[in-house]
Amino acid sequence: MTNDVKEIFGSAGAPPAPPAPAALAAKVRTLAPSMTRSMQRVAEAVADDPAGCAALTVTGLAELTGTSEATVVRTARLLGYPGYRDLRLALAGLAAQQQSGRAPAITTDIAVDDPIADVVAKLAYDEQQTLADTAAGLDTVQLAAAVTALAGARRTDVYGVGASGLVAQDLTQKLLRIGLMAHAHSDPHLAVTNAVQLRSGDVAIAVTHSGTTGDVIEPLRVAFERGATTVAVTGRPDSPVTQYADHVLTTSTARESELRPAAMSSRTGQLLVVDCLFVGVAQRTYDAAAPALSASYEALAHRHRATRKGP
Amino acid sequence: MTNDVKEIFGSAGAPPAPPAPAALAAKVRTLAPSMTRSMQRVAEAVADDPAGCAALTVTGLAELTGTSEATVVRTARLLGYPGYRDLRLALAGLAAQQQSGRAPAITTDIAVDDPIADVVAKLAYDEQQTLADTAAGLDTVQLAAAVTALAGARRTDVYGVGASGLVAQDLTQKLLRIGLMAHAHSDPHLAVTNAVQLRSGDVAIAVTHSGTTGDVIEPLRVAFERGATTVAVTGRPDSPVTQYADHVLTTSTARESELRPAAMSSRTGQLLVVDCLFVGVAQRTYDAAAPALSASYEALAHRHRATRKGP
DNA sequence: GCCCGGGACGAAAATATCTTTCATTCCGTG
DNA sequence: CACGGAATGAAAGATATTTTCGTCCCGGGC
Repeated sequence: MTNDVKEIFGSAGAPPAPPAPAALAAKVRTLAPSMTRSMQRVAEAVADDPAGCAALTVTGLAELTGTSEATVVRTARLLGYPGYRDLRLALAGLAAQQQSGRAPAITTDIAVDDPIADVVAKLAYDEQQTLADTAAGLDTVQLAAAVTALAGARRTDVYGVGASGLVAQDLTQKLLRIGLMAHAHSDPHLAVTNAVQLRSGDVAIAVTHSGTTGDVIEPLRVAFERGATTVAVTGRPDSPVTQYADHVLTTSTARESELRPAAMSSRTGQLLVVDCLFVGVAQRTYDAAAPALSASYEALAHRHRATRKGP
Repeated sequence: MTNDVKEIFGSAGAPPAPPAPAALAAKVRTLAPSMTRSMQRVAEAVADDPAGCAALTVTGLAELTGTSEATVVRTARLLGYPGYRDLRLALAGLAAQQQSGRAPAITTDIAVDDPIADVVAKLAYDEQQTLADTAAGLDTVQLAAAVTALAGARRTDVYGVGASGLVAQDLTQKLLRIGLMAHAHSDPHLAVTNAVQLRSGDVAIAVTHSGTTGDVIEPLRVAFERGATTVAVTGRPDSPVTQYADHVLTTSTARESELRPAAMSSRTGQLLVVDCLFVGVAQRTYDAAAPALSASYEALAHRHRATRKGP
């Protein structure tokens, strides 16, 4: 009795979302926290051995992970594919890329007794990984839309607290340098107070790794309701903050640990996104941005070299 | 020049012919003469557009080539695959390889008319490069010395203005989280005022890319003269700031350009150094740092709402 | 010219695989 | 400790792939 409605796509409400080619590993890590236990097992297996999983049928993968076919399909959906068949295809592609590409590197976690040289190497590797994953997983359509909004904005507010607050400030500093009206708010009260002033044509950006920081969501919600164009920079594309975001820019989440708190790698990804926004806007408004950039550079020149030698 | 180990899949012990990874086009040409007319049409379509064919079901490909499913399967067999399913998988892999093969244009500078996807790729690549260079060039002896000083410091002041000011704040935030007394100063006057209070056993850290920022050098000089242990995080190991630094931590300087100001890549390197300092100190003071870290984490928990998806 | 064998080819049945549904189980909560 | 809701898997349902089998076309022999 099932009247065949074309319901193949759009089950998760992401119509213009193209599947991920090589950004799969990143996507797994990004979405893992919002997955259920069984799904995590599947996702882990998939990220762990793309080639091996690509050779398995849905039943095989279900058995391998000790779950059911349904769970495997659910996981595939969550990762952005219409079904397992397409995930498998992407997996084969990923495997081929890895094969032709380079070998994976050290993935050990940082230990308390690691020599300092190892710490440097591991941190650098992790942050590089975060950059690669974030770049691969970034939705350029969303990014372009955000850039367009920023370039034409009357005024831009950026919200972020804690480590993300610094990212917000970084973006603000950059935008100011090319002549945009931008403010960073880390005080939640002031943020809301200012958000009320926003209207259509303005832009509000929320930076939060977890996507659950109430102090950041609240001003974004206000801005959203006032008609401003809202952007969320978050590591959880399904988190509450995205409810009020016209455009969601997802940062990749690398592994975290006791000695390597979230603030470290999430910040790296967030900053990349911020840089992309900045360069994008600078491109769009080049005629105005270029002179502004050099002007700000020159204005600072006299504060350098002003050092006197010893006493 | 990566020496790749040839991966052979010998799990099932199938002595016949292992599937062809990328040599598919060649195989098609080799076997074409021995094919029947319909099969040739299929093989041609497959060799012509791997990506497109990978998206098709056996029925779709049959229709596209004006043949039947059986013929498609026969062709797949002839090409050395158990069935169409596996051919399709190989096709997806081939497509992915081709895709990734054409992305070496990243080494160029960012141009005003670069599409947004290129901007993302170039920025990510550059920052990765910066990380690698900084990690490679970092003097671990100096780093270890700085860590030791920090771990035993009564109090730590961090100086930085502009973009480096955010890095200074980042370090401060982290150190505070593990129970150290740290302050970031971006106000030059207050920085100097506070520097006067420092004495032997305290630590002062200056963050400046150019190493010539007077506003940052001055407080470091004061701290240096008061007997504090001083550290410089700079991109120029021979710049004025190093005069007053007991330990110099050098960040790598990547290429900069009009659209890519210094603040971007220097910041990335600085943050890596900061992370290394943080982890190093956390290691040294693990017994105190670990509880402090989890305490600060828990204290923030209630500011996050429970996250669950559900449309 | 007509008949016949051999093989290409495709329609449809048979099978494998994927997807959906739905009842059960598990877990957190009041 | 019962309750509600989500997570999960078993099995039904839908698709895709493979196999089967008969038709048709071609070329050669009678």
